[in-house]
Amino acid sequence: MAEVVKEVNALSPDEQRRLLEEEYAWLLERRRRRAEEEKRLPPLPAAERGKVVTRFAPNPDFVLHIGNARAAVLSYEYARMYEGRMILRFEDTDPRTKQPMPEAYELIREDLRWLGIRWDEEYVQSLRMEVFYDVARKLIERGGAYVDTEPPEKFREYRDSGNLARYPPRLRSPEENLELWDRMLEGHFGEGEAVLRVKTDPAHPDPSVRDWVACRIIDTSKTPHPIVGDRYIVWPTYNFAAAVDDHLMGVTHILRAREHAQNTVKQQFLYSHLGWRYPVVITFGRLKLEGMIMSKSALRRLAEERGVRLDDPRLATLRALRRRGIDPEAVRRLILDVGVKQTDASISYVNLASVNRSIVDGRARRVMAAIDPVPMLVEGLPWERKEFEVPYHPSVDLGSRRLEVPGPTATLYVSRSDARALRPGDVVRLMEAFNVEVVEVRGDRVVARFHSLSLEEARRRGAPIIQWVPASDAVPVEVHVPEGFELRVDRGLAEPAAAELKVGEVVQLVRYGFARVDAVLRGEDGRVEKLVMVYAHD
RNA sequence: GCCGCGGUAGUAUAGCCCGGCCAAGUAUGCGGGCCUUUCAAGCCCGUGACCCGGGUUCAAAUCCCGGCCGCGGCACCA
Repeated sequence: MAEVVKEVNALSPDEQRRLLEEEYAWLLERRRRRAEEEKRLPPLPAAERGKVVTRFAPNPDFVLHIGNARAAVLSYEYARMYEGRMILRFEDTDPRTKQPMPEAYELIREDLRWLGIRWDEEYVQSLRMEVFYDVARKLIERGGAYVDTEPPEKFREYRDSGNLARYPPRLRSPEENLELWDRMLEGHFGEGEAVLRVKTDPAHPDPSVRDWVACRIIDTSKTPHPIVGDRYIVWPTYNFAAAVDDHLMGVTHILRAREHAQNTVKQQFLYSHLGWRYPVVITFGRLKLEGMIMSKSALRRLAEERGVRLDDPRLATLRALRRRGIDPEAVRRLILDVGVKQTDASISYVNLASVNRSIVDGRARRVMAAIDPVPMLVEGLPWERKEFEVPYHPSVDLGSRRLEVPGPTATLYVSRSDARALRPGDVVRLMEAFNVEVVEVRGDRVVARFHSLSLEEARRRGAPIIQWVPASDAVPVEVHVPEGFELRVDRGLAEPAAAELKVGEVVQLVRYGFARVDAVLRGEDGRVEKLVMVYAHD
């Protein structure tokens, strides 16, 4: 075996490829087949082409993070796979404990568009209150719900002692309940004084399922809703609103995270009262980025109390990933790769980086920068002035730029980490340009002498190849590198062509890593004074 | 505590429903090599896993039972 490996390794890549194609085509074929299979999501149960309706139903209390994106991407991909429709529905029926964030509606739309998700219909639940009231009334008429005017402790007492079937409010007639319901709507009750409960199995093994609350009173004069203000005081709970809307909107398949699994059970009671058919539910686990804060409330606290921006690159929000130079396609691929298992998935950033690299590599221009720059004085250059034309990418045609080096002496900059490794007598190649021999290394300064021009010469001597920056027109650059919850800032000088970079572009700083241009700061004369970048990955 | 859902290499995932083709596939990571004006990409080789214990069976990652561990729910939150 080892010999065979040696033999194959001795061949050039072209020869290897040819051999593979000619003699072992079946191997390639098998590999191709597998690669195709892996991209696909498992089929959706009971799905008919053209009839699938999915929904993504976020609470607009914060922007989306990668965990939320899982539900969004899966809902969208399945709808697309079956040529169906996807609905975006804002679930903002709690103006008290989960106060919606007024900007979040639009920020979430932005996040979704960034992910490449297009929805066919959009609803805001706080604008559909009358719809919920109508269904509630119908439910009461059918004897499927009752108004409970007892204090919560009383209810719990009956529920937990197995006497729920004999709970007095539960025994009320639909007529009585309708009357109480109207009183609720009219404002006769204050917060906590009355709720509407759905009748379930009073002996259900899960106590939380027993006669769950469909509507409660929220005093919106104290906590107004950002969209409808204090117009309503009776508010549907999540379970009621979501269940009603899923039916009314014709949702056929619900893709929901595991924390909602119990809710399916609750909602089914409502459906059976109303004679509705419950959609197919697919439950999946949580998706988190290793070592990153994923809890919405914790993120929100950071934003509100510590003034952390919603797109701070240390966060796991979608806009933070975008700012780091992560392509939406990478997020999508990762989510599809993780699939719909019920187990939680904890993805490492390295993994996301790898997917992103494969997307971004072919279109990221290569730019040289000296991080923590150290001047290198080069003497004995056999020219007055010389230009090197350097392509922006080693194998893809992304254009090129010129680098100018004066003579017979010139000052350049190299990275400190490279300078530190230099010893007098070493020959080193300045990438894409020429070779120098180190004369002396003294503290913050390297003196070198022109050695030769050709790459072959550098190869022959096993000279290291390092990136460099001409001293004139070098562009100061600052790279923000998230490290856990810290943010390291690397400072350096980039080659003059970096002044042409546009905000949002992802480039590869040669031998350093991929980074996204976050800001281009200009002086009064329009010259670029500084480039701020955010580090993506190596 | 009660209810529910899970446990395949460091991570993620395929296989489990319909037991044998699985001495377990893939991606990423890690180690080595080739290639290459980048420590990027590409190519080759290697590394590494069926939670534990019983049972059923000619045969179990796959079925059954028990245990352990993890996660979720137990709100007038979503």
